[in-house]
Amino acid sequence: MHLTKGFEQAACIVAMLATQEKGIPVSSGVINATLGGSATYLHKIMRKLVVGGLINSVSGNSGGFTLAKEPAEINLLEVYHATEGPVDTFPDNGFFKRAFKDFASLATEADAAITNVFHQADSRWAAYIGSMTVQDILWETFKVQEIPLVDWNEIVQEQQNKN
Amino acid sequence: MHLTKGFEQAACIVAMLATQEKGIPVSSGVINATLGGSATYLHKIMRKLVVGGLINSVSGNSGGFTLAKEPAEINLLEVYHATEGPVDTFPDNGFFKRAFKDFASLATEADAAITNVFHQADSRWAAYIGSMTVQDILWETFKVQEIPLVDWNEIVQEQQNKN
DNA sequence: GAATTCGTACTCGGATAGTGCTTGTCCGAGTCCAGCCGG
DNA sequence: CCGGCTGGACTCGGACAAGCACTATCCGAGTACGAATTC
Repeated sequence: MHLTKGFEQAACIVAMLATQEKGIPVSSGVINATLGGSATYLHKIMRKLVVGGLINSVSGNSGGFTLAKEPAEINLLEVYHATEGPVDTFPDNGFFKRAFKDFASLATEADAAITNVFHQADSRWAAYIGSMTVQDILWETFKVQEIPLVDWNEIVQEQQNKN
Repeated sequence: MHLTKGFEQAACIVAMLATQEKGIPVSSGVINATLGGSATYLHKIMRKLVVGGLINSVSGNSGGFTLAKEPAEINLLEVYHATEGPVDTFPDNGFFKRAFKDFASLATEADAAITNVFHQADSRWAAYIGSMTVQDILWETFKVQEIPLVDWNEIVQEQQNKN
């Protein structure tokens, strides 16, 4: 039971955009240079985040992506939903229904029992993830209330000038 | 983030063995006839459960598998561990470390922050799963304290005689 | 000053690896049972 | 008649390899926007 690599990238992207100076979009090229990996796969992730309402895209020259909401208003569950869909760990293939179908006709009850357990467990998982905002993560990282802002475009540019 | 099909089968197998009359092993052939699916894949699952100490195997004629512990002493987390390994949803591919490596050298802190969040969420998920025993599931199913026992071997035999 | 061209950046679709789950096949090892054999 | 041996039948155990689904990656064409160019 692993989250996808794409989710980790998505979370990282949101964290980057949260430390980006207000009003300046970060291009996907800059994000790709920072994170590494596939540029085109990154585009798919960005698209999901846009559709999910977490980030905005700006077309045209010196365009890119900006955070759609305040870091305090974005939690990790939203990132999860945007990239991976609903939280549903138990794949009901109907094994219980099939096994207990001739057992006092309790197939439905058995299936409901196990399904409910995992539904409850998922709720607890999702609730915790949902209580953690991007701001919380950054506070934990920087140890200060004031999150420092930078322009990632410049950082990448400086990097590339060195080489 | 889905559990594997194999896990659902494993849980179902344990439930079957928990309703099996004491002392009589259930053969893998009978289990396969009840659950359907691949017989060979079933063997692998059974093996994992044996290695995990959840069930015992009996060789020889009229052999099979029996529950190694009381239903009240087997929880779903054990089934999970036996079939899927440790609970670890967040795949740390080091994107955070890479992204924040030139950001006030807080790469480790950022990585630890996000990793910790998911570790906490996983703990809550695992704790709930771990608090649910096979007995609880069966109580929920049968609505009675006394779990009815049957001999699955006979049930399958009767089924096959019909056809 | 208005239309055209051009470059940058996002958008979309499909094609191609890579990984892990699922399934199938084969042979070996352990156990039980029935029947044979010798006493 | 009785005990032990022996072969067959049944079961689990483990090593391979093939199929499949999903993730991840790559490639190319299309669209929108702003800026420079041109008339």
